[in-house]
Amino acid sequence: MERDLSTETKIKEAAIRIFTAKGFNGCTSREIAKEAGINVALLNYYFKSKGQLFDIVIASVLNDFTFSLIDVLKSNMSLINKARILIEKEYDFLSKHPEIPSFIINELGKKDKNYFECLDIVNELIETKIFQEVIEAQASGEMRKVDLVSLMLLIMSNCHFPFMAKPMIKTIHSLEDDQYNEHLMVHKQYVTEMLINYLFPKNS
Amino acid sequence: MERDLSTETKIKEAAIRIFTAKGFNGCTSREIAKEAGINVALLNYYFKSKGQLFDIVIASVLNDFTFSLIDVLKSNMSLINKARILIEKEYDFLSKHPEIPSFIINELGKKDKNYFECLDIVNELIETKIFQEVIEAQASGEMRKVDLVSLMLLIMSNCHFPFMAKPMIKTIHSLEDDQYNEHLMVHKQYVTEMLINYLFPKNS
DNA sequence: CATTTTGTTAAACAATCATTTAACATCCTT
DNA sequence: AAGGATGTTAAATGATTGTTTAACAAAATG
Repeated sequence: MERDLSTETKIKEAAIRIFTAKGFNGCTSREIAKEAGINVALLNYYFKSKGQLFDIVIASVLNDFTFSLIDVLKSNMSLINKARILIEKEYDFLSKHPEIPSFIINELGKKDKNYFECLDIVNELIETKIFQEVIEAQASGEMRKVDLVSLMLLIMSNCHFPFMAKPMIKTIHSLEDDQYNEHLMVHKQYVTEMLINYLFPKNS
Repeated sequence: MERDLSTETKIKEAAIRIFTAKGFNGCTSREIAKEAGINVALLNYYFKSKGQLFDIVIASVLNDFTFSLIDVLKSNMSLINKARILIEKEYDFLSKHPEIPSFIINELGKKDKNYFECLDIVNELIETKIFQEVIEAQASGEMRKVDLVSLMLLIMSNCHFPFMAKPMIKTIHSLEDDQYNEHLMVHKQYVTEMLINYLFPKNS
């Protein structure tokens, strides 16, 4: 079932796997080369350095990570349903890529480079007009008046943190992987209800 | 105002600063030695290796990080007030040590060692009888029936994530440090109200 | 005061790191 | 098929890593 990937793609995909799992400082060029099944020198042949390869990986991950959201936000559902589906999709996505939240939070915390700057995503987000929609819903009283930073924090906190905390919670509660994943699915329901009730108090 | 600390303490405090800021792989022994104002060899004289020093640091941080909670939990407030004060104290503590959540989540995710095992905290937590209190409150209908894992996740998600996401949110929204800290104080109020309303529906 | 113990240092050590070099192979073009 | 571009490799390079050694200073001990 192995696709016949070009070397460049093989390296990039290996780099995504290794970097997201171990972080920039947690792995070596040789490790990525080995994962990709190639020589170390090839890594610097296609990408000039470990750092440049990392920049490409983090841009790619940031894109994937926000891409599924755009679809939801530019649909013509009501705001409350957008919120519901957004949380649903976010848990779906993170179930498949559970290491991404930690990766983003960590690596963005260390480097001072603005990885969002040259990303299409920001523009796409603006084009969905979600921000205007929120402001209007808040003006009409349908939605609670919380600023954009807090709105973002509320949703991300309750979606991302449970995946980031997996190793810790598993240790504390002596849980297996499957058990924790079941907890996650239950938790998603709690989070959805809590956030919807809080953000749209009329509908509770 | 510089205290006359013993060399061992100086090294440990330097190690806490460096390790929590950059992680185990993100720094070098020499860097910690320099921060402590001593020679590299002294580091291995007092602590056998970088790894052992790290183990001591992480145990120390885990203790500090849960210690302030114990006080709240063993007080004789009502459960709802315990929740309120817990969130308040957590934001206070994290305002002073904003790098701790990321540090714990990260390093516990990499190592498979169980750092909680040999900690007094777990026993102290049990002694507060908070778990029985929760079960009773859930039985009486005062508190919503969510399992302990989700209860922990709900509180930690909304307290810790906002501090972990600081670099990211600052970048996205082009905020200065002070501005973000103001957001955090507002966010604390949102989080408190949301969690209390959700966990204690009768009181909303 | 002599000597052992403890604290501290500069220097050396071996391993490993990211990156480069130079040689070789494969392919495409004509 | 010849020759140049592209892909790939093993090996070298020099810097940096964690850790150790050996020498020295200070303090404690008798």
